[in-house]
Amino acid sequence: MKISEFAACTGSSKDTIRYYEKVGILQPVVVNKHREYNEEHIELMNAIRKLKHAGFTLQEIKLLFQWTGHLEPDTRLTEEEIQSLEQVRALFQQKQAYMMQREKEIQQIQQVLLRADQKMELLLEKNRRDS
Amino acid sequence: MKISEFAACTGSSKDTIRYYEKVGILQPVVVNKHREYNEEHIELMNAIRKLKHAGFTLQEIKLLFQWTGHLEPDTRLTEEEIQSLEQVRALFQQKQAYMMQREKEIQQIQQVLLRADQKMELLLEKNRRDS
DNA sequence: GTAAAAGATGGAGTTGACTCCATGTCAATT
DNA sequence: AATTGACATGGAGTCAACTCCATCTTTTAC
Repeated sequence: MKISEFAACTGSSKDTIRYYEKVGILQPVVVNKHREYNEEHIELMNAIRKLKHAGFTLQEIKLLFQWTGHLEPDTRLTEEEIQSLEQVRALFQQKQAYMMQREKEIQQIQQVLLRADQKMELLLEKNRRDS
Repeated sequence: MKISEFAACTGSSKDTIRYYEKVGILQPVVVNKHREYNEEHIELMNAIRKLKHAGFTLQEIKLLFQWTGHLEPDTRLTEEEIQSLEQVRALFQQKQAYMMQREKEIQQIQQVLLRADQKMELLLEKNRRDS
């Protein structure tokens, strides 16, 4: 499918899609100077959305895709790549801890919002009754 | 305490603190043209941090604080205020749904990260052994 | 084959959330 | 009283992640 359909079916804008390409996290197939997208790209977009929601930057998403995409388990790495990979691992372990923290926070906030909502509901009820 | 101490003990910068004041979510007591902060302000900063992590914008945080702060349960509301309050409630209900979605996503991503980590670990192991 | 719609490109503009800087004011220390 | 360090203010700058625009090329419908 072409970019307009892809935008419609992923709920993003054409500009965003081209921007993701520029950043390097979404490479379409190019046919006659026109971008083509398929099911896999839709999956990628879903993954990107989730990762963004979880607090990943586009650069971090790029890293993740680079190191987990098409990398065979018996790849021979240079010393530099090993260094880089170790850094990436550390980063993601940090992210894991961060997300666990976040899960807890979300639960706390849901409590707060619930109470706020009850308070507002009560207030509205009263004011509606009085009028 | 003054702004520097407050910054140190909340782990934020003086500029950020002044910025939050400008946005309207953190009002210090002003003594002799100098800002003063106390325990309550620390609590507020913690709440702000959590809300931000959960995806709230500063404007949304402001709304939440406005409607749940110092609002007595028997306040008499104008028609306008009722309108506004209803909108705020709707917003927060949306946010609730959003956060629940996010909780699920975080769990999915943790799976992905775990697998990615295992893959990277294996690769590193192999390359370390081979050298 | 031609006009209109869709797509591509490069670059400027926007938004939210800061961050930095210059200059001026207040406070604490000597 | 004077100096030094902390604080205040207004405005400019930054960064990520878009978003918009003008202009150009390709595709599609007639």
